[in-house]
Amino acid sequence: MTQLAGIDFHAPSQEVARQLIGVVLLVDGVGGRIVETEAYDRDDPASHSFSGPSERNLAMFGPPGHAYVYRSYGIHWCLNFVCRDNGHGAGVLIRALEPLAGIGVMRERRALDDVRLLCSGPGKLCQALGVTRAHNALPLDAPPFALSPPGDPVVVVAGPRIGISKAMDVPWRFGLAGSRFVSKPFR
DNA sequence: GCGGCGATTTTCT
DNA sequence: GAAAATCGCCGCA
Repeated sequence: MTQLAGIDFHAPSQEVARQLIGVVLLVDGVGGRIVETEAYDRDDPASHSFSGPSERNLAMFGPPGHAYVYRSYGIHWCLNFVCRDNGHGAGVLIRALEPLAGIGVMRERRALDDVRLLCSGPGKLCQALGVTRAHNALPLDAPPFALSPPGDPVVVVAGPRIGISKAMDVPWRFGLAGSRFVSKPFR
């Protein structure tokens, strides 16, 4: 698989991260429009793949267009899309989306009413969509995943990544311009 | 509206 | 044994 929702997952992670903004992501019919992503690459000290393959990050070195799910701070799950050529070890972290489908289900899972806060962060997003370790290494072109291209033209903004302690100078965080559903505003 | 801190578990040194 | 691609609660302004 190379093309999905108009995106070439063999491209560098920064490019894929930019292209993913505006794409609609559904997991078992629940999801919405991706409004925030971050790129991680093999030659990137902040990336899980920086030190080579391991038990946790193995999916990052698998085929592009698949999911990489890991446990964050022992509490949350975080969802990545694997990209670049097979074996390169690059991925895109899905950080936030604008809820469109299955909002009632998301509210139940998050025990929260405010639509704006349902998916405004990588951990929140996985809780709302029901993403867990069970989704690790699954292909994105088959159920429970579903991707569809943006309906409208998209304006993308970029900035430094969030929550890391290395390579904080590279602007590899991407967002939908003006979106109120991002985890933190862009400036 | 902001900044500080604890929770919890996997991973790597 | 420390650190981690986070979150939500608390105190204070």
